[in-house]
Amino acid sequence: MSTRRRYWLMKSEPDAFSIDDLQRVGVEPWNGVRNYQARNFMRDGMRVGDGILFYHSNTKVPGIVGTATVASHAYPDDTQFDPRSHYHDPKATREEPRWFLVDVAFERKLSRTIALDEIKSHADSLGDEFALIRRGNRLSVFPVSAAQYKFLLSLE
DNA sequence: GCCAACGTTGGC
DNA sequence: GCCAACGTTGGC
Repeated sequence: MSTRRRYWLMKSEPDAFSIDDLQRVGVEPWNGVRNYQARNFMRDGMRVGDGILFYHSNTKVPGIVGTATVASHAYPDDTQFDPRSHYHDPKATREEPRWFLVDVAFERKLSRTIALDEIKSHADSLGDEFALIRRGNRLSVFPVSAAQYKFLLSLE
């Protein structure tokens, strides 16, 4: 098995959970993902120590604001079992959980936001297939190549 | 707040 | 298995 570190981008709405929130708590279970593709990336692709670009979405200046690391293997997202949770899924059971998450650990805040606008202006370096700048970009968790990771942070 | 894009649901 | 209706995401 390859031990090479993988890289990911994870979106969060700062009103709900920001990079400052992550800095404060240190480690956070990434609950509430209810998209199968995003779940699969967390459940099947992520390994402890992988690098994460932390992205603020649905905000005035969307963009990459920090880095984090994958801090656990995937395990069931508890909020799916909780009828009072906004993320409750009546079709999920403890025997057959539907939604998984990983713990995410704060690494650092960037000295400035690498804005989506700016990222778009580097489409030639990142490739048209880069999920952030592809049309109808809605996935909240997706893989980033080592080269893309390095390039994006070099913009800081 | 608008709305395009797109995933999910459920009737048939 | 099709597809219309509906809900959500997220940039603007």
